[in-house]
Parts: sequence; structure tokens; C-alpha cells
Amino acid sequence: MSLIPIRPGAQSGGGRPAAPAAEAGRRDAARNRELLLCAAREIVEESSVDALTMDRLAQRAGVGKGTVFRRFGSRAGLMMALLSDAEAEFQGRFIFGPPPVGPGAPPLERLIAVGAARIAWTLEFGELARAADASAYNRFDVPPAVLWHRHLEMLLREAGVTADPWLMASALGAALEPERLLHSVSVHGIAPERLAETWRELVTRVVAGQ
Amino acid sequence: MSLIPIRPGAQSGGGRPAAPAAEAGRRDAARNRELLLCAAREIVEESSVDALTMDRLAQRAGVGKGTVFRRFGSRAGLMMALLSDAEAEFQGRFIFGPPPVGPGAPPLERLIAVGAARIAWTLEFGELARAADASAYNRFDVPPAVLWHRHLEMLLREAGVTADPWLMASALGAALEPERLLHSVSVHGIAPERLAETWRELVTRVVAGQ
DNA sequence: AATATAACCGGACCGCAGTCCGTTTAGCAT
DNA sequence: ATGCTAAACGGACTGCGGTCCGGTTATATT
Repeated sequence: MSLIPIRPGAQSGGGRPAAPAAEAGRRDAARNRELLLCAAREIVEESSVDALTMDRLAQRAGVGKGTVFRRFGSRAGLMMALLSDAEAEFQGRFIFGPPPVGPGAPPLERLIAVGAARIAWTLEFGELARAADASAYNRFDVPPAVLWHRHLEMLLREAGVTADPWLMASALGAALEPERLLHSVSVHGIAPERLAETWRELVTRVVAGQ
Repeated sequence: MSLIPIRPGAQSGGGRPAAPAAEAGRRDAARNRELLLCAAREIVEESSVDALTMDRLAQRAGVGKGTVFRRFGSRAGLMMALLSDAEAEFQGRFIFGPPPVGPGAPPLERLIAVGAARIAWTLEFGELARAADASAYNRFDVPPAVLWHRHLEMLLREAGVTADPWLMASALGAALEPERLLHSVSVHGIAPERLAETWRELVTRVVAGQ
């Protein structure tokens, strides 16, 4: 069923070999991967995310179209690859970083702070994030999304939310989805601070109601 | 650029015929509209929503492909047309219907009830709802979505939520989006009652925190 | 160095949503 | 009836994401 080999890893058994992140595999494959990522960034910078079509990318990078899909699986996979640095940095902040986003602050404060950070992050990498989401059924099951969801769930638990924290994290996470946030800002002209403020209200009430 | 192209020679008046309700216009147009809706329902019933492609539909109904797009504007528009009866019935329930979904019950009760009703509705018409959403930028600005959002906002206001009810309605509405609900149920096997229960917790806390 | 082979490569190919434009026709006015 | 015109029609066409498969090449083995 053609799952997407987004990130490195997975070497064992059954399926096709996952896309090599940096090591592993033939040198030309790695070279083409870098070539493609580079060309993709150029196109996005020169025009827009929408201008980044798979054909154009292949041509720009001087490789065949098949190669693009072999490396990234799908357009969404390519977008995730383009985002992966920013995504990793963000993950680092809420896992290892300094409080209040990182560990060390009370859970409610962390919830508020990490939401605000997420909003800012989304507005910065918005177009890419939308394009990365804009596809599949498995959009919620891709590693960064799972990690993010689990983190929210953990913070809710720590804050004393005992009733179905998994679903509650899902519900709260829904409020932070890129498409919605970007729509609020770019169509309705909502100021980013209002988004953060509403998030604060929301999580405060959810936790306080405990 | 590349906004929706306006017909060259003649436009004036009514705008694009994206979704003419029932009357107005030539008889053949109305006939074809019914023909198409009928054929679309057949295809969905025989196979699935995914099997409903615009080419196949045109062929099945015995009309040209251009006609399909002229009538419904896009695939998402067609899906909305297919949903419109169910949508109208649902709207009727929360606007005119009996309490607690309709008017007459206290606002929090209405919020809880209408959310549960929405969840059930979404699970029933899930595939179509997903296909109707699955596209555009304007997905949040389509009349039923606007009405729904406004209704949530109104209930929040009545329940005493004074802080940015517009955005709060948006955040709460996000938790009820078809894609997310369907994913929870069909991938993670969440029971529908758990969804309704979490919604109840969520809105109760939001309103109580007031 | 020669060989074997698995991985990689390219681009033709497919089905799809959506557009364009020359042709036909419904409905009105005469 | 007849003629007129705006509206509707159909299907060829475009560009897209994604797949497939015969040819090519890096690398390990001898």
C-alpha cells in the first residue's frame, strides 16, 4: 500500500527500503536526494509552494520524475522532507528546551506556551505545512503528528485531566491545525496574538474544569 | 493570479452557476442536473465515493463533462449538492427543531446535544462529507460551514463566553471536523460515544470556566 | 580486472480534476 | 411560424500526481 518512506530508518524486513536520510544506500541516490531538496527550496523561494510541481522539480534537478517519487514517495512526503529540519527543531524545543515550552514549568504553563509556539511556527512555515498535510488518510499517523499528539496528551495528564486525555488532546490539537490557523489569519485577518490568547483560554478552562 | 476565470464574453447577473437551487434557468439544465445527481447517487451506492469520478459520472448520465462542471463547479461542489438534503435537515434541527438540540434548552445543554448530533451525522454521511471538504481554501467559507460556525458562536455567547467567541467557536468546531472524527473511529477504533462524551467534557469546561 | 546483482535511473504512461471554445438549442419576440 | 440571442452543451485539451518497466550503474565479490 505504498506508505511513505519519509524518514530514515527502518531497515529490517518486509517492505521496500526506506529512503536513506544521509547514510545507507548508494552514493548517487544520496546525491540526487540533496540535489532535489536543494532544487525544491529554490523553486519555493523563487515562486511559491504551489509552483513546486513534481515534474518541474525533476526537470530543475536534472533527474527523472521516477527518481523524485522514489526518494519522497509523494508530494506530501517531499514537503515533509523540506519541513523536517524546522520540525525537528520544534520538537527539540518542547522535549529538551528551556521552560516554559520545555520541561521544568507547570503543565498548564507548558500547554499555553507550547500552543503559542506552535501557532507562531505554523504561521512561519504555513504554506509548506499545508502542503504536507494536504493529502492522505494517514496524515494524523505520520511520526511528527503522533509525537505532537502524545505530547499534548502527556501535558494534559500531568495537568490532571483524567477523562480520555487521548481524545482531549486530539480535540485541542485540532484547534491548532495549519489549515485553520492560516485561514483565520489570511482570510479573516485575525491577529496571531488573538489566536494565542484563545488557545490560552481554551486550555486553561479545560484544565481548570478538572 | 489564476483566480477562478470569469467567462469571457458574457457574464453579468447571477455569477457562475455553481449551485443553482432548483428553479431558474432552462429546462434542459434542470433536467441534466437531476440526471447527474441521480447518476451520482447510483455510482456511490454501487461502489463508493472514491469511485465517483467526474468523467464516469458524465458518461453514466449521458452528458458531456463540461456540463458536470458547469452545474456543480467542482467535485467538492457536487459532493455538497449530494449532501445538501442531509445538511438542510441537520440545520433545521438546530435552528427550528425540538430541544435540546433546537431552541428551548439552556445553552450548555444545547451545545452538548448539538455536538453529539453532529458527531452522529458525520459518522453517517462520513465519506461524502470528507469528499466535500477535501479541497479548497474556501472550505470554511461555504454557507453551511459559516452557518454552523455562527451557531456555535451564538451558543457560546448565550452561555456567557465573552472572550473571543468567534475564535472559540472555531477552535471547538475544529474538534468536530469530519476527517478527524472519521480517522478516530475507523483507524483507532474509538467508539462514537467516547467522541460525544469528550465533546461534552470539552464544552462543559469551556463554558464553566467563564 | 572481470563479473554479478541489487539498487537506481529515466521518462513514457495512466487516470484524474478542471478549462476552453466551437456548436446547438430553449425560450422569447415578432 | 420564424428569427434571434443568451444560455447550455460536449468533448478535446491541459497539467497534475502517481506508476511502471526496460535500461544503466555502483558496489561487493572473486
